[in-house]
Amino acid sequence: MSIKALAQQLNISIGTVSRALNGRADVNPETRKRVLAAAEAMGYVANQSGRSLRQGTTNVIGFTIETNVETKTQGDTFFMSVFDGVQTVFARHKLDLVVLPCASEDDPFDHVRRVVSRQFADGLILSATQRTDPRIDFLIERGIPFVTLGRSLSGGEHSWIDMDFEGIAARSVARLVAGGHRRIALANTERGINLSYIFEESYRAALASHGIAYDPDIVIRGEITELGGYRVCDRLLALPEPPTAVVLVNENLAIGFYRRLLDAGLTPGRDMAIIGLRQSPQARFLSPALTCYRLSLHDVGVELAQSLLATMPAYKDQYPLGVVQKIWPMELVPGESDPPLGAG
Amino acid sequence: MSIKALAQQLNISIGTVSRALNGRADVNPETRKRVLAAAEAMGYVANQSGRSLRQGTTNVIGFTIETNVETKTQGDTFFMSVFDGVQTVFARHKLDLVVLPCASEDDPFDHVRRVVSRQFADGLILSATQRTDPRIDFLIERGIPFVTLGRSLSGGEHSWIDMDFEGIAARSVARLVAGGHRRIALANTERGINLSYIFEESYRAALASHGIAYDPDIVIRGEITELGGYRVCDRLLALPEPPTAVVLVNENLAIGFYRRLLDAGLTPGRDMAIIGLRQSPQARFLSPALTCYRLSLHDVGVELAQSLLATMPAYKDQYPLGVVQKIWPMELVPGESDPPLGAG
DNA sequence: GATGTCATCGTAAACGTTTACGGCCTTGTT
DNA sequence: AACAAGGCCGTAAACGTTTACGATGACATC
Repeated sequence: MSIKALAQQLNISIGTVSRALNGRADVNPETRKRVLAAAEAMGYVANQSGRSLRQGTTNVIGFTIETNVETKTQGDTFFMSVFDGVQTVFARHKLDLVVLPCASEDDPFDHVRRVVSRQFADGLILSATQRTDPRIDFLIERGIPFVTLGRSLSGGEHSWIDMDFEGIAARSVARLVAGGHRRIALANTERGINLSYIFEESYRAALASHGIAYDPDIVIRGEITELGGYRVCDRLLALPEPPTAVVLVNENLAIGFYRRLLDAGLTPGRDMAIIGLRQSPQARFLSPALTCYRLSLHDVGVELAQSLLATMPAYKDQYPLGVVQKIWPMELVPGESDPPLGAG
Repeated sequence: MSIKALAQQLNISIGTVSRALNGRADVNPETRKRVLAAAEAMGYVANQSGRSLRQGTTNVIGFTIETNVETKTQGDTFFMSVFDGVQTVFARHKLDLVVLPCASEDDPFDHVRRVVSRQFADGLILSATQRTDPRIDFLIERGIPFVTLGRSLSGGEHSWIDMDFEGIAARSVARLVAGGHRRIALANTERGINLSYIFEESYRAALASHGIAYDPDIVIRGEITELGGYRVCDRLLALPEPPTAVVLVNENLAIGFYRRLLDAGLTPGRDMAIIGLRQSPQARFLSPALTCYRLSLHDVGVELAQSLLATMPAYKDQYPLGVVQKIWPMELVPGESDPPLGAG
């Protein structure tokens, strides 16, 4: 079903058919109606390769994720919510979102380089942002429009959206200190991912602001999975002087963490105060209820999409946002997992 | 960086350059080496649009998912694991996997139709298969190679891979009956998705084979989320004669189900025997340990990819599998959530 | 030396679009 | 009546590939 067949059917030149379909001004309204009707009837849709080749544009936005389940930064439900928000924006512009999973055996940098050189997409959304991320420098050098989900030291002035990790660290520590806790552990993610540094620095700053000394023994980095949470708790309990409270960089950790406490005959909250990160379906039914923070991932997706469009020449007049660097605010959801020391 | 620029650089015709890059036989080994070196040096990669236009092939495989987090979630790492398996196969053939999320506002059929008409991919993997699924008929009619994750009544002879839901239903019921249970509930997913029918029919057949009457009051369909599990338990407990055991169509249900029991002062396992579906990281730390079934999602992904290649003309000689219709075997992982009636 | 074979390479068409350009016809203006 | 303006449309080039076809030259065979 090429445009040629459609044109022959209508006895019109393919040039006119193309103009009619693309809403150009110099075509008789009558003719346009005929063309649109015939296209609809014959189920004609412009071939994307032909169009891309001619205009150098694909009408596709790529969203990279990493599928390494062991070291994953976020899971299916996190990203699906974000995708959903992203699509509500792109749908209005006839842009298609495609997710580009980077396999666990694959290198994220090579992955992006392949995506770019094959000219898959007009713009890119990057996740799992590293502290120094060669993908960012590469995209800037190539002039590819992009936004990252998560900050980075690389690249200087590019758009990103991130969660308010420093706010969370500060508020969590303050809340625990207010509850009488002085020995507050940190369950962090592995180095590499930038949030690991941000979260830990904010935690240290918060401790310092309350006059509490930093103790590296109770800062533990590992996989942010349920099993990872179990292991973190394991290590903390094995210390000569275990902490009385812990701040988690990810709520999935809480699931294993709770279990490890219970296995030791301890009660989450009473015997160890816990503050998680994001309110999520998985952590929702923990008991005692996990104190954590809420945000709308759908809205994050919307903002990601808009920020990306703001960097694309064809859309920046519709989205005059400039460079967006936004720390997403998160709302405290108090639970019963972090009572004052000695309570209960 | 077009092939023309590369050819000029080398003082060779673009035809020869193309043949050299594509490993054709009729090119001097010496020349080929020069071309490959120059391509590497200049960072040349063939433009995908040009190539697709010429050969009518995209070297892309699409994997459709639905992003409605409210009504259905597989485990939090379900799709990531599958993607990872799929990629290990496609990487060997220089095929790129792209995930095509269908937004919650969008219709899955329209979504597939758009994907096809824009000629995004050479082949498709479908998930969330409906009992009668118009997408399947459409793809067959258009002659697009595809595989589905999940069976369907539509389409007749196409390739699919599915989990062994009838085996699980049968074994779960048998196991519970052996434990003395006679009033066994079913927590099922909503109608539409084919597995809802398969699981329920198998459950009914299993009951019948043990001489147990079917009671529609204890078959509950709803969202397969943590919250959905809570609600299912809520309804079961409100019955005049609650069941003594329940079989879950999805392990996420178990998380809310446990919580509802505990909120009622009941003990999962002792007061209500529970058998979940798949062993997953989220359900791993439930206590008592959830009896469930294990499979390798990575391997499912591998098989999906191979089955798809087997239907694609360009690869079917390398994967002479014919039409694959495979019910994936799952291994019982006994827990403590389904003790014999009256035990404990 | 004529002929055939083979390796290697260049030429040009084709894929399906979009769009700059020019041409025709109608309409309006003087 | 002559001319200008503008609406509408056809023509053809261009995007970056791949590939069928033919050309060239080297070499061997008789």
